[in-house]
Amino acid sequence: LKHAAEQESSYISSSEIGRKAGVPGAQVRKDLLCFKAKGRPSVGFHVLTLRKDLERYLGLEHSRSVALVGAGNLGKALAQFPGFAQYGMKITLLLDKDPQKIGSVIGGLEIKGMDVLPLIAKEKRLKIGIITTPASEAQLVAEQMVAAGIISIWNFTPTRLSLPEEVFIRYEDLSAGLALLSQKAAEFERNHNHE
Amino acid sequence: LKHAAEQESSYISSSEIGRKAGVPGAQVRKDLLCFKAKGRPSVGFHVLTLRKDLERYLGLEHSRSVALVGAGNLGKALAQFPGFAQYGMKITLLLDKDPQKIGSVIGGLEIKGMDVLPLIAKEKRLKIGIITTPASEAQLVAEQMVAAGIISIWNFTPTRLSLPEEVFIRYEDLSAGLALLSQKAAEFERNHNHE
DNA sequence: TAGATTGTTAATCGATTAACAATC
DNA sequence: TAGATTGTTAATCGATTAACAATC
Repeated sequence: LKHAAEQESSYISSSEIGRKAGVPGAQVRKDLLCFKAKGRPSVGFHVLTLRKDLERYLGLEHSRSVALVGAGNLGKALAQFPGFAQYGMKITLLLDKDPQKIGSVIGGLEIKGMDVLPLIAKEKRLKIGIITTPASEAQLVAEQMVAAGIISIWNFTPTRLSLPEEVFIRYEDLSAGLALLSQKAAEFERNHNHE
Repeated sequence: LKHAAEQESSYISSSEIGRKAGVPGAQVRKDLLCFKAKGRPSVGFHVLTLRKDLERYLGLEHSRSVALVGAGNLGKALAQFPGFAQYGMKITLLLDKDPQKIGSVIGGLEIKGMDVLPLIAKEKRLKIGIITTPASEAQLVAEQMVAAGIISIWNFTPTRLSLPEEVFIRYEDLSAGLALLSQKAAEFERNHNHE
């Protein structure tokens, strides 16, 4: 969005944004209302101002440290996901329960044991945690995160977490994705054979 | 769900399932309606039957081959994701545009160029595709997949795809996850400093 | 018969979209 | 003034939840 907008003109309309993002203009305007972005009727939104406001709203002004628990394949891949840098995030704490993994280094970061979570999370004021453990560990890990001051959790496990409601949870259930993909493919084949 | 259910008893109620999955019983019953699962009032659902029906519905009876395009970090990690095996899926085609990557082997699978997609996809009757390319490539890759007979796409890119409506698309937008996580953390800090 | 749980309809909720007066 | 686009309200839609007669 920024990319495209910046070069062309200093103002952009909500429907223009919408077209590029694949949503109707009304939705864009509603979303921008979240942080009270002001547009000028018949002109649009000032691109640079909008971008600044959006960055402030998303908290992208200063870099943010993140704790990741569960240094399996998925955990390792995420640790290297370039999106983090884009959003000013950096995984600074990489934890695992498995004593075999503790001590080894991934992407310049040493895997530590769960016991250091409370200390380091508070010291670095970590607010964001990522869970890539087996499903059975997720609830416990989440509770430990919350106890350590984390208030925003990205859960890659199929486990539904029960946590205080002020904690934000984003579920990223890859298994659900697989199930759906498989179901749609199966459905397609059923329809195809019946004809 | 299966795990817990199988051992205990031969019947299970919708609210029992719901409790374990973290959703109300009514929702479970409604979901089970998708494949016309029959329960017995005052008894519940026959566990083994339910499981069989669910497996058939999800298309888990026989193994399914999958094509993955974009052999970056995320692609590599996904290729090793244990969930695939659980859902009877196997990535059998690993493609990338980058000539540098073509030929190298990941998890016993050779990275091939995009040109082989039509041939192999049709030969193996691939129905499921995964896109882990840069966002700018996604639309093109998706179109090539559809042309090659794929009808179910898992898109890890933030790009909204425009494809024939019979094609199923599941978006797994990790950037959106990051943005949300960051926004919630920023919001929390704003609230905290204002008090 | 009494108790439990289904299958399904109606009510609720939130999110998306349409529409349009206000205004640049 | 005429044309364009906002900000916001109302309509629509789909998904979730509540409720309850039917039934084992």
